[in-house]
Amino acid sequence: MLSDVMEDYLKAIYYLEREGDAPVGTSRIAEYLEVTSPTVTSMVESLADRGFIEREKYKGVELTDEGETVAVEVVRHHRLLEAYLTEHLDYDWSEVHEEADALEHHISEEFERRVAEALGDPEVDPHGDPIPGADLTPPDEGVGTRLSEHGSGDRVRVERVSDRDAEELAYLQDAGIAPGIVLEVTDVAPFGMVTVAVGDEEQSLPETVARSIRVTTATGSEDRAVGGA
Amino acid sequence: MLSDVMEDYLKAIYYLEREGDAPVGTSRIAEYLEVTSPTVTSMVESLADRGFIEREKYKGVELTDEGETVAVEVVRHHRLLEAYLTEHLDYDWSEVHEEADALEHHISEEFERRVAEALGDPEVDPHGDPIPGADLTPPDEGVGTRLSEHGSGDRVRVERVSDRDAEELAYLQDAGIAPGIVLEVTDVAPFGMVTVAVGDEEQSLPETVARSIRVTTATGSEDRAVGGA
DNA sequence: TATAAGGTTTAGATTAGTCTAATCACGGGC
DNA sequence: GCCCGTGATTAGACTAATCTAAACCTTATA
Ligand SMILES: [Mn+2]
Ligand SMILES: [Mn+2]
Ligand SMILES: [Mn+2]
Ligand SMILES: [Mn+2]
Repeated sequence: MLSDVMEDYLKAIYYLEREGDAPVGTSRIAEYLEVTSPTVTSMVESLADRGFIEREKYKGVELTDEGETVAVEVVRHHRLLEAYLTEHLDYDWSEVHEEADALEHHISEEFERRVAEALGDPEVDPHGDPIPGADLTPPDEGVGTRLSEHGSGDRVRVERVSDRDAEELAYLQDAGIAPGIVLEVTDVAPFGMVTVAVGDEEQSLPETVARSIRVTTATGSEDRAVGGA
Repeated sequence: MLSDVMEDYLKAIYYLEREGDAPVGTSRIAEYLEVTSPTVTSMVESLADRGFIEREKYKGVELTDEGETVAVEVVRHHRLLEAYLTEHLDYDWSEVHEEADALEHHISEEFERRVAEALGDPEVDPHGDPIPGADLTPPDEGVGTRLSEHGSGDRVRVERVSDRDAEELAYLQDAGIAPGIVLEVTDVAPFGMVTVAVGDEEQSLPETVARSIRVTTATGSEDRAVGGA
């Protein structure tokens, strides 16, 4: 009914609405999807015609409820697939994103249902991203704060990491940083470089990485380097 | 690299080469893929240009070695997926074909490898279709004979059923007919209607169905209604 | 408030895959 | 050996998704 390209545009707009200000402009979509601006202009025209987005020329776009539902459905597919691949096919969390991107548009509702059942209806995927429920209510994507906003002495629990960059994920894995892990910020250097203590080890993270890690304040009862999938 | 549409054409030609005489004509491909003849003509031109098929105008096409390898790869994906869906996601054998058709073009080599491993490198899929090995050597698709070629009194072992028609598969399942099952032909009526004994039951099968079931002569040691996945 | 810079849209072209309508080729029957 | 029917191809058109180059808004700033 809706092409996978269109689904990708809606998913992109869903992310961008939550990462920056609304409305979402042409060039942000273009950069995110690695296409040119005129391509985006013509695509958002169709999506607006079909009622999936609200569009104001020269301003940008916003998902309608219908468009948001489509996006949430694709996101549910994506994150269920990521969870399934790690849980049942022994994938590493740094490898699942690409595979899920390729499959998310091609699985049936039946497949979605069975995968969810095999996983016991999980609430988050391996990166800590919330998995929308079968009713497609948009999940809360804004849990906690960015690690980059914290200062020395803060003890925080990792809630979410970004799933887009396999290299970054491999590095975090190596550093022992994953959802559930508790760590302490020991230093914040110029340009936002954050040093954290993870168990006995210290790790330095560039600002771009620290910004993509979402954390909550750790309660006293949690130990450092405990938890995580 | 190669579009999924092109992969579907190569897979179709692979099947048709094995179902009828070579070379494979335009209209047979058109009927199989449910497109029009001119569409096929233009597509086979591209495939010939790219070296995947040998084409003689007004005669038909044949896969080159390269084209055959692509087809076998897609067939491997398809049948591994069918096996995985039945074994690990509790699908019924009548439901897996469509799902596999949608996914076969979109899984990575890594995914293929892991699914094969999870299954223990099976030799056949739930319908008895041979699963090509990772080396992509074309498997023997011509095992046994068609049930429709047998006469009263023949005791045969079911090797393969067609996976294309979900309704037919549901019927066969109900009738207790599946790969591994041994049955006896009790009657062949006009127009090819075949009656068989399966365990204690008798089942009548129209010629079209009997032709799509491949069987081997049962050895004495096998019991009726034993075996099958 | 005029203008320049950035971002957006328009214009026009391209490729893949599909269709319908019309024409063409080949082999069987007379 | 000619004709005709069946099947194949050609011709021309369409949609979806993309691009480059050029023109166009909007807004911030001088
Ligand atoms: Mn995608
Ligand atoms: Mn994720
Ligand atoms: Mn297919
Ligand atoms: Mn099969």
